[in-house]
Amino acid sequence: MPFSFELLKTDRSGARLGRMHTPHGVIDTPAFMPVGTAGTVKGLTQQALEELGVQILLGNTYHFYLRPGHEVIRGLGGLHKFMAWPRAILTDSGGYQVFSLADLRKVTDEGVKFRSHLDGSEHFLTPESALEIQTALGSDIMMVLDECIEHPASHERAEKAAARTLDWAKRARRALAAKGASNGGSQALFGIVQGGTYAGLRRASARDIVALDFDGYAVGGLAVGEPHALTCEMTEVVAPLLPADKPRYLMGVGKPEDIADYVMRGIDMMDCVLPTRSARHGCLFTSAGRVLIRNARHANDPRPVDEACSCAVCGRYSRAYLRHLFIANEILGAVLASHHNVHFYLDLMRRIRQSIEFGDLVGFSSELKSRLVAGPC
RNA sequence: GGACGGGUGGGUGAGUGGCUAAAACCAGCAGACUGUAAAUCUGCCGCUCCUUGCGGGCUACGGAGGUUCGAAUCCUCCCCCGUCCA
Repeated sequence: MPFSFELLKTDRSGARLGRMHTPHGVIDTPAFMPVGTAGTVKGLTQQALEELGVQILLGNTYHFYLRPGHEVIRGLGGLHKFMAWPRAILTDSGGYQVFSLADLRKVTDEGVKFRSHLDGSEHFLTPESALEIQTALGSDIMMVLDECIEHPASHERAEKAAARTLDWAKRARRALAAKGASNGGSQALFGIVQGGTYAGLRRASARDIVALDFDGYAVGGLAVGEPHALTCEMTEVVAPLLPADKPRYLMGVGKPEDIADYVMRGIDMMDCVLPTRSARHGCLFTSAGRVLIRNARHANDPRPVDEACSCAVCGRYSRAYLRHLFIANEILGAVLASHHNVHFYLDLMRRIRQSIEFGDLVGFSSELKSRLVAGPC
């Protein structure tokens, strides 16, 4: 079954309710994709992810290429089979590593030369090879290689990165066309809009990328340190220029209290390491704000992390026990916290979708924000 | 009884005349985290005062004296602990 997107409803705020179809299942949008960079959402088993209702995971081209190697994964029947994940997978292209591994890479018009963070060896990633790797992995959604830049960045730098991203998108498009039949069209390919925090560049980038006709469109290069208002502003500039009948993916966001803001600007998909990384660091998201579980105030607290939460962790364990696990540096602490946080995000998305359906996302969002910023609990 | 070795801030432990309120690590307290080089990183961690500053005062390296402009560091005595010998 080829990739497709159904737009079910757009509410007054601009929020969209939709459904994405992939060879590995349906994804209700707006959707949150937990990040499983190296073939695992850290701390959670695939079984747990399925039970939590995760419909799509994110994996990373660069990381799989380095380890275990995309040919190894191809040989084992593709990424889904390799990591025993029957549902959908989106693979990021390595564009984010251009940003996060800035000290270990050199960007040229041709591609990105990386020095492996694992063993120092040199590797060259191009739009073509990024696509080839993702083809080998067999992900449901592939991302074109892009140049994600830091914030703040000059207009000149942002312009150059956007131009390069456009050129790379064209090359990726061509490479996919050349593959044509061998791919069978079962893997979708998304283009990525860049342009830093410059509205003009963003608009131009959006038009150029849309002209290449991708299966979906991502807004990249945001949430790299700029204020939330600016992230919103850029999203607001770009989203209306993207075709309504294609999914829109805001890459790398966001904080729980910010997600509805993106949805109201027409975003259908998001991914973020925040729920899992914060969990491992002892920061738990709750309906009343963040809980830093290592804090001494929880030492004798028999209550669950979030009394309003329906997850398995809150149904069973106390704050005191969770704190103990973290203080004692026990792995289970990270596991339970990750479970809770991913549940929190998925539950949040369910509520957001429900609110769109009922037409009261604005009210839901403002109520949510006031609760989440209420302070520590 | 004798011979060595040793007693440092909550713990381990560096420091052998001034740059030492005393390294480092641990523990403790707080914070950060946004397409994951992150089970990571950052700050605080004797008491006290204020004009909160590379600020002032006080207390501190087993105890008591002493030498010195200045001592955790040198000397004397004492008290503990460890190992070995009687």
